[in-house]
Amino acid sequence: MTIHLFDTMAGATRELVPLEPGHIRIYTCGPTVYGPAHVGNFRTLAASDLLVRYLRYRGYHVTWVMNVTDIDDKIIKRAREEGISVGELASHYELQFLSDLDTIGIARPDVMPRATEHIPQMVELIQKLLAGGHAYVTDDGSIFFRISSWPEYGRLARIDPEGMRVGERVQADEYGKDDVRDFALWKGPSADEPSWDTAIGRGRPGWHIECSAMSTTYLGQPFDIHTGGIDLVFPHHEDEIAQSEAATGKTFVACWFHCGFLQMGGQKMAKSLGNIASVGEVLARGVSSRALRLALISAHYRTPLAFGDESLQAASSAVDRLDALLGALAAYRTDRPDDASLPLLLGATRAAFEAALDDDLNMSPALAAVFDLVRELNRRIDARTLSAADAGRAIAFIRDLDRVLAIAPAAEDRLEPELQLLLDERAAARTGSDWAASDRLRIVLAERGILVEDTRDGQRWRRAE
RNA sequence: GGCGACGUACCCAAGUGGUUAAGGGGGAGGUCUGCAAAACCUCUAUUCGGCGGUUCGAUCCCGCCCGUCGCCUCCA
Repeated sequence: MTIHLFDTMAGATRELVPLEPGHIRIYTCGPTVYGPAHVGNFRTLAASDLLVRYLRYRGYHVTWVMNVTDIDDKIIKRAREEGISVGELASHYELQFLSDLDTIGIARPDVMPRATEHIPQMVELIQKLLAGGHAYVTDDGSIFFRISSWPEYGRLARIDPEGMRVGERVQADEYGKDDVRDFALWKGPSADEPSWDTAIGRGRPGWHIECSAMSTTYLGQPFDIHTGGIDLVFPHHEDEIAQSEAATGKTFVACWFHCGFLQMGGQKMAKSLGNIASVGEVLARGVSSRALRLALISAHYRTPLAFGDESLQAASSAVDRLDALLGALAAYRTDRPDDASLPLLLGATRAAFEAALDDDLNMSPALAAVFDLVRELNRRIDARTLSAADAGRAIAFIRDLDRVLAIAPAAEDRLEPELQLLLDERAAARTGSDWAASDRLRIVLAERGILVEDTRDGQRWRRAE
């Protein structure tokens, strides 16, 4: 089987054929670091992470680049409001962003280029556009892309430039445009804004140009997959294509991967609607980070996904179920021969898991395969048909699939010595059928955040989250 | 107005032109168990927004209608 992905440009699901055999290059539109990102933002990043993880699981070498937009109108405005420098504000929220990525189990991209550190690359691209007649300079020193010079404009979003509805607002930096639909490549200098002295004059970059410049700097052109939220299709990605292809004459990206919205209250989660939740807020409500991750990846990435207390609760329960199984397998002790049918079960699970994810990362059936396995393994634990070695094989198998899912608990979790003493004390009490002491110690441990369960394999503990 | 997505049980959410319509959560009953928890078993959509059409047969294909959401403007 080969991996198939939906490509927005083609409007269809296609086989993923690496431009370079065995190597896949991916660029993801990252955060604008002017405030805390919300979990809707992270849904898209989690989908991109899932893509990267699955490709690696499948044996591909993946180079993943995600930009950090550390200069733009919103950052400047916010920094001014808070009375700090643009650099201070941006680095503060960049750190928070990285921390949130770790929390959700999103792998760190291989490269996270900052816009402000790639001004020369952007300038070079803009120079090519000017030379090719695709861009023009206005009186205030701004430079715009001339949409009329690029007949392909609108292909990704399936928009006819002639039919574009023109916005009501006219911003200061848009004065002087030849056509209202043209977009800024470079913004002329303003006294109270950061600016750079460059070969194309003093100023600062527009938004779209950074992604064109930084993606191809690190991944070349064309590269395999460009990911982002569905709302970036237009105009952001359309503009990236226009810039990159007009400047070089080469195809920009082979496959466009767009993630659907996270919805809260039946609507897109968005700052403007106010229906947002940050990672910190979700965790503060007592939801584990692994449950949050599962909630974000539990549906197919292109469909709208309902988010809220109910989805978080469901994800928490599902994670607990997985934890309970792993705990039971780890504690499992019995003296009997290997279960001859276990390899078949694991093989069938892997086949179903991979078939689902090969099909445009179809998570629902992939998770169904995992939870079918959970039930079947619990049955075999109850029936005592596994050998102790089988239990170890099952754990290793689940952890192998978890390279993609990243929802399983940390592998080696050792109890603190003083808590282990309490647990040992309780085991001794139970051997002597001292139920009162047993119950008391269970409560004491619970107060320390350790939930103890008694099984025929002895005591089993897990951390309350 | 233009373009697009979607409407499956109490909630979330897969899926297929005809076999038992996944899985998770929740609920009800049961088994096991010193208790608790976990786990397991049974039940919880004769039905897939509505109306027509194509077909031997449609939830799945086509048309219309209703409803929801999104993009066209910063936006994951």
